[in-house]
Amino acid sequence: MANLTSHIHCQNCSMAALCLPYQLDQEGMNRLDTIIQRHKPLHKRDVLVNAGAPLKYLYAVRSGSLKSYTIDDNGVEQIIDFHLPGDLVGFDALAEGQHRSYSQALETTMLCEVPIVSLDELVIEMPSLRKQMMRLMSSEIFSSKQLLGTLNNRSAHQRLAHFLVTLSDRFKARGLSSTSFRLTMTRADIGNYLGLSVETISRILSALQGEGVIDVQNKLVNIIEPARLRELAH
Amino acid sequence: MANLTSHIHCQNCSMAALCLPYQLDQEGMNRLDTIIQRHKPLHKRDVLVNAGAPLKYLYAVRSGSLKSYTIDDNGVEQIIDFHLPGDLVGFDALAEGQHRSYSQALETTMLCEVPIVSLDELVIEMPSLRKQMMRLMSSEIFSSKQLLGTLNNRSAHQRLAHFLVTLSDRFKARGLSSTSFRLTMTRADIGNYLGLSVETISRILSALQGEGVIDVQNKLVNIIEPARLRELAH
DNA sequence: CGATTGCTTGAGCGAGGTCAAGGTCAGTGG
DNA sequence: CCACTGACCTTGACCTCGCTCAAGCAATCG
Repeated sequence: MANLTSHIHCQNCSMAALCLPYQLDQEGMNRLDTIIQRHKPLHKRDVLVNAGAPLKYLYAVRSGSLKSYTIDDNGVEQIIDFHLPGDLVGFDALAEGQHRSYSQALETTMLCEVPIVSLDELVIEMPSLRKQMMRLMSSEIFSSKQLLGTLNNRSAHQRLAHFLVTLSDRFKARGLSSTSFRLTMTRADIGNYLGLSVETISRILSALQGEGVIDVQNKLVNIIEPARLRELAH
Repeated sequence: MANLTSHIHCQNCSMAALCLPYQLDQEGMNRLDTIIQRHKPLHKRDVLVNAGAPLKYLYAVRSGSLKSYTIDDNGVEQIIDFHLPGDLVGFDALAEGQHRSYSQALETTMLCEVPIVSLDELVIEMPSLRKQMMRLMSSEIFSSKQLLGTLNNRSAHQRLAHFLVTLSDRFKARGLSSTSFRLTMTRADIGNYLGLSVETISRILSALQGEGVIDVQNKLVNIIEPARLRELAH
């Protein structure tokens, strides 16, 4: 039994509302808790899952962050997602029963590990858990399609502004500051994700700082004019 | 009871393997059949679902095709998907219980209509149906994230080549010709989807024809050198 | 404390967007 | 059946945004 310390229980987890336990009653949470295991902490650059590996667990991010990426035919990394606390990692693996992307920690990261077989059983008996699974997957479908459209037809400035706004919103949903946060990914990661070069990312961050919209100190971002930034994202 | 004519049964549907009935036994298919209704045929430009409308049905495309799109803050249409026979429309609505995008027929289109409430009930009792739902959603998550990455870092030529290859593969999976098909969407639709201008789409199609890779006559596409086209997509 | 990785800034260039004009096709009504 | 109309497509000319190449600086890590 891995759940010996209190801080690993869903009840006490500040991410519960974004994660699997959403709208579960006390008993439901307890049942979920019994199958959830703690994963050993990842260090920066540790790889959580490899593409092609059989799907054994779904992972929930407790703290820290990860990037998911594929390696294309030319051996080039292609980042498809950044995961923050409360996010689940592994949905893309459900179809084939094996992971289709790599997931790597961007910093020290704590995870909950949910065995797929146990989850499958629980899902049968708990309609609200099933509903939340569907909800999370459906959201992911919409947001990635939305993003696709959004990025496709937008300038570099708009893309980066959009990226920052989205991050800001996600931090807010997690009870963290929406105006002041750390970029745990590198400029190259952002560029890769947004389809822009490192140089462009750097230049635009400088430009946004010059305009007084944000303040950037290395990894630290301060959004000075959130409304203005949101406008720039359109 | 809408299932009076034989051709609307899942058993006889050539798209069954791509659709909800996949890996269902005889009894499972029968049960699914009892809840599935036939939707009246859509004509070109008919709108099937509006963004914001409550989710009542999941739709399966029997024949024809649709595009799904959102309208952004500037009132601009942003195409996020094209649906071919066997595809399901409405997954993005499961999260919120209401549709998040518009879906419009690109040509005369026949649909099966699956009431969500009945589907929910069936899913509880039929593990393989649940599995297939998850599989379809998971695939959609992966493919849209994959596409995001793919398009982002690729040239206009590569994007369009990729688009044609993907269409070709999808037609093949549906038992149709992978080398000769009709583009039911306009050049503007393709451009919107790929983040390119109409002019660029037109120019590149002409260029590909000039190189002898494909032959284009209006909406009709003939892929002359599939391998070469696939190379160009990388 | 050096070495490596990550970030910034500048200069030049090319892919793809915009604007413009003309051509083609499908649907409609006479 | 044909003429008309509006939507759709193609091609050309020009210009701009963002990429590439290059060089130097800053931060992090062993």
